Amino acid sequence: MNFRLMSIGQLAQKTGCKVPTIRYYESIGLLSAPSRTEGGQRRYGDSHRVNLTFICHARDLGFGIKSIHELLSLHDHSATEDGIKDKTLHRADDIAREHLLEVEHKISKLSALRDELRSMIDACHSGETRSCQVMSVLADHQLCHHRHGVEPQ
Amino acid sequence: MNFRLMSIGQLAQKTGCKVPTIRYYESIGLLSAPSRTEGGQRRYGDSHRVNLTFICHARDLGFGIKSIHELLSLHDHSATEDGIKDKTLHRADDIAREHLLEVEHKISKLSALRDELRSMIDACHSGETRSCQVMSVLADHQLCHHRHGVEPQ
DNA sequence: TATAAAACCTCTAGTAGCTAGAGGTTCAAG
DNA sequence: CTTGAACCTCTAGCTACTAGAGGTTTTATA
Repeated sequence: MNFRLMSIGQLAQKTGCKVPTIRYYESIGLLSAPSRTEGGQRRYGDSHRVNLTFICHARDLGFGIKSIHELLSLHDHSATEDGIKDKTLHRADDIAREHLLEVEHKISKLSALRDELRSMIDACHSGETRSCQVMSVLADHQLCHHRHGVEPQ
Repeated sequence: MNFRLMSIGQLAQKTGCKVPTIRYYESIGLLSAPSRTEGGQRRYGDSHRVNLTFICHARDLGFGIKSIHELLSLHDHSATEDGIKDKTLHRADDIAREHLLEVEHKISKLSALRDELRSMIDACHSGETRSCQVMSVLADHQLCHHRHGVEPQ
């Protein structure tokens, strides 16, 4: 079933990954180099499509290139050696957990930020004083409702 | 009160901004160039401290450099020309609103992601099948519970 | 006043994860 | 056989810094 080889453009279409991005992934060793035509153009088989789909999906879920590297090598090992399948799955699980923690952390930081922005903006339109708080809040950390790092003095 | 000039290290301490970052902000024109000693070292006055505090605070709230550039020029205008204070505040308000939208967008994307990661991880430990879903979900978008861009075909 | 250490200086390159453009070649359809 | 789309490599650019090399200035102490 590997008869039909794909050009890079066709692979891009099938995976939803952009052409320069595919070349980039090859350049950093994330996607293996495909065969070439006599003229030097890339021709991909089905295994490339599967791997690239994996990569794009993981990227879309926010995994970093390093993590994907590791996930891919787990993938390859688990495909070839049955004995270590359990370890593989545990490691994959760990990577996903780490990533989940990062995501949760980002969410909580952004939520605090959102609240702060909202209260800054709300102050522009509430009641008698028509003065906008945005500038003064930014100029003076003391006016903040949340703690977020900047503590001058 | 501008008697005591600060070294870059002292300014860093007072603002919570790192020394190389201060030099970086100067290099991109975000913070104005300070006076120098005969030996060529930077010496900052109080206005620099105020401006840098503003910058650091805005960065910490996630504003981009471009937005801060604009906010700073609004700041300067509003300090010099009273007539345009209203416009200034409106524009500051707009920038904050735009930023709020971005933040809200990021939060909703990350939340979907978090749910997906959680369900992937949960599948590793629930019930009879001890097989971890992490790898197979990544390999096959169809197994996803959420829509997030990658739609192969 | 001499010395030594801490802080400062400039410059270049690196980080993540691509994207854009220049300038040239190959492929596939008609 | 021609044409135009798709391909090729290479370099540079994006955000917002950070790290390091190699050298100079300042400041505190003896």
